[in-house]
Amino acid sequence: MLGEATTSWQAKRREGTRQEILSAAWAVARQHGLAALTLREVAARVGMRAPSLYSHFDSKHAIYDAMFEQAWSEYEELARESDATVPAEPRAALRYLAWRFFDFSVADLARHQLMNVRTIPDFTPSAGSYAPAVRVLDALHVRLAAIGITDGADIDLFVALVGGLIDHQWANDPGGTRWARLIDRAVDMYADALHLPRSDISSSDESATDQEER
Amino acid sequence: MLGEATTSWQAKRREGTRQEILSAAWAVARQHGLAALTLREVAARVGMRAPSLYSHFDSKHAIYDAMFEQAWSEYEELARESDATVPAEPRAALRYLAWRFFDFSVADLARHQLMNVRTIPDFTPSAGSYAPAVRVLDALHVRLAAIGITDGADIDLFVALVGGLIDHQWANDPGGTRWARLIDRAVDMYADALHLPRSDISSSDESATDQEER
DNA sequence: TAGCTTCTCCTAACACGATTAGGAATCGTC
DNA sequence: GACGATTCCTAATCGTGTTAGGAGAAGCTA
Repeated sequence: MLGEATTSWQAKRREGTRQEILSAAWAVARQHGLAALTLREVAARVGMRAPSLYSHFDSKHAIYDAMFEQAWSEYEELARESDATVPAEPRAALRYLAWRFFDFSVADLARHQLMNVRTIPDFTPSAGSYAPAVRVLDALHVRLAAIGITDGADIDLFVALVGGLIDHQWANDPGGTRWARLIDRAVDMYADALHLPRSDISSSDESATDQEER
Repeated sequence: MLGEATTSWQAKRREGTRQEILSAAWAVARQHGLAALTLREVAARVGMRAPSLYSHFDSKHAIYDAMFEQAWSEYEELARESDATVPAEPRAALRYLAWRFFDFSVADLARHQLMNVRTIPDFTPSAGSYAPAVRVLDALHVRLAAIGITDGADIDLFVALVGGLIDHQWANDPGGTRWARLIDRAVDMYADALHLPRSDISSSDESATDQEER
């Protein structure tokens, strides 16, 4: 009955196979599509049969749930890492934030669908899995506040703007750059609307830090 | 072997049950969600068993396909009807177009998902069903051209902007107005970026034609 | 009217999903 | 060395979309 009966290395091993399963699930999702993921295939990739997965996850949705959390944690990590690199100048910062999320979202369809599109019928992330997503959004609030953007409506508009570009990039030109090209313009448009100070010095400063040849 | 063996009233009756099936499908989709639609339930609503639907549709996807076409045709019709009401002044016209599509999309989740979100695994609309959507987009091009917006990138930006607002309205505040409130601002922001002439007369002209109390 | 074809519906059945029940092997711990 | 938990298995259930094959009605042709 006691939960602590398992030794620590047992727990570690258990966690290991859990990760193996998740990793297999990601592979399947990327290959066949997020919604086409089947327990049989995931199980096969880790050398199991489908029912055995239930020793590690309560249900298929629980797997999606864990993937959801992983995806947002992944972005949270990336954001944290690159946080020091965010330019100080407001407009450059906005561009940076927009590009960061855009690139991340556009790099992996399955991940993007899981994070931002309700692709899976009936699936709603649990509160726990939602936590990283909330933290990311909180961090964005802080970032934007540093620029002077604190109004909720302004933030919503920024989010919708970038999100719209991502969705349309995936929907209408997957793998291309048709909507990516619009990001800088979109951000400037937004910055103008918010009367952010213009950086008159030059248009090619640190904003081009980790954006290659677009 | 000849297809014309059926009389015209037979064809009419056949078309009738086809519509009945589609109408039942919409009802199920609206009630249980688009993806949760099952052939058994649709069939039950029209007094049939699931396999009998195959006399009228090749597959479940064919039903989705017909629904997709209906949805876009519906919007096309609405757009055509209200076309005469589109204000002449550029900014008012943009607001009008944005609101028109926003309201339509926000009125019906299942319809919106089918039209604009890839919710159904493996489902891709056929070329035929896509036609109304293409016509709608063409009509938008014409409309925008009348305002002086002809650059493809500009159009893409407008579409992404409005689409982003709709998606976020559904995702984060379904039934609310949190993102709806942003539309006018978003459109103005866009119009400013395109250097559209400002309507200095007053801010409450015909743009409020069929928008009630928002 | 008889015979035929065609159309539309049916019941059975299949394949393949997720999931549950129940058992065998493994492996620490007493 | 026996116990108990853990982790895997096979077998079976249930709900999907879909196919096979047949029954009955209704039209057209003689």
